[in-house]
Amino acid sequence: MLRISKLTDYGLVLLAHYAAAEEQSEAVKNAREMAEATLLPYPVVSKILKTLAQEGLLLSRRGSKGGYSLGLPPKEIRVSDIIEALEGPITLMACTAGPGHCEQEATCQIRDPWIQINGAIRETLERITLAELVGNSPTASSRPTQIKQVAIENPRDAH
Amino acid sequence: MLRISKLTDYGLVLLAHYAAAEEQSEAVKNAREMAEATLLPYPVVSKILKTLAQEGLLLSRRGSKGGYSLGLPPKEIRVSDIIEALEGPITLMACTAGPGHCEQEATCQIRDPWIQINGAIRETLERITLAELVGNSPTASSRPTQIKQVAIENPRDAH
DNA sequence: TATTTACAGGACTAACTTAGTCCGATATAT
DNA sequence: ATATATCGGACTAAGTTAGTCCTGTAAATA
Repeated sequence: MLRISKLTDYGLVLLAHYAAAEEQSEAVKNAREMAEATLLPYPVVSKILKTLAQEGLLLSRRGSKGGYSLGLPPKEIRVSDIIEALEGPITLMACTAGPGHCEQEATCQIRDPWIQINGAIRETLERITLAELVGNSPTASSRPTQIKQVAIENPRDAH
Repeated sequence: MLRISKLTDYGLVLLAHYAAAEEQSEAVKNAREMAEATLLPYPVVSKILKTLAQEGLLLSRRGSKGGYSLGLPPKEIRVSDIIEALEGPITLMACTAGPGHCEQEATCQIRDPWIQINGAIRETLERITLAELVGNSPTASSRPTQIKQVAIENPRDAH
């Protein structure tokens, strides 16, 4: 089904809430508040926010009145960053993550084009930011965001 | 990690072999031959080929001297068709597969853009065919295949 | 300084999905 | 007839993911 994990999905939703909160100068929200806002279980929210903070997408503040806030402006957080933070490198098959992942590496006929497909998908996810996701990018449309189609071209013709 | 399943990966490799075999007018190959050629276990190969035949990507022929051959010319088999045949609709999250998959559907802030991202990825996979995968498309380069980058645009500016 | 609040960092369990096997039935060529 | 292959499905084992829980540490407040 070519899917991202539920945790990653939740992470996207949580970050979208932080982006919205930031606009209203209520930048710091703790895990409990976020759990209430999203109707997700607190332990799950807490776990995800911890990871996002580790990866620098959120800033954390301990102690009373603590919580999390966005680590970067929404325009500088790409969807690819979020996915990578929560589930590692974006790669459709193990072999494209690097050498040594596949016994067929030596004889595989389709590895090169596969790496290209992979790259095209990664680029698609790099090109949309959290700001666009919540519909507040000055460069992108209000909504729905329109993503241009992808072309496969001969390198000789490219750019 | 945003990955496709191993079975789908195998399916791609198997179809690539069929595409190569077709060029040499050895169109029909049975599951045992394919297992040997790919070094994959026979039962696994058999299972995958059955599914691909069900979905019309392969033609099957029973009995002695039977086997499988491509159901369509390699140029008409898209990578997206292969993935969909083996693991269902291409969709990063359940909610984009249709209504009723997510309890947050009513309140979700990011569903629309997400559907667009999804579409962009699907299009990327629709645009590359089996012929290009094995490096024999007349329209695509020899190798490596180059896939143009994706742009997110305002619908007003589009097309 | 004591207390409360909230994140940090793990270990852990249960549920689910995927990979892989196996078997009896059916169709085809010789 | 017999041998060869696919068909269709059930089944098992392995791996992954989702979700919980607990102990420690940092910060604010009174």
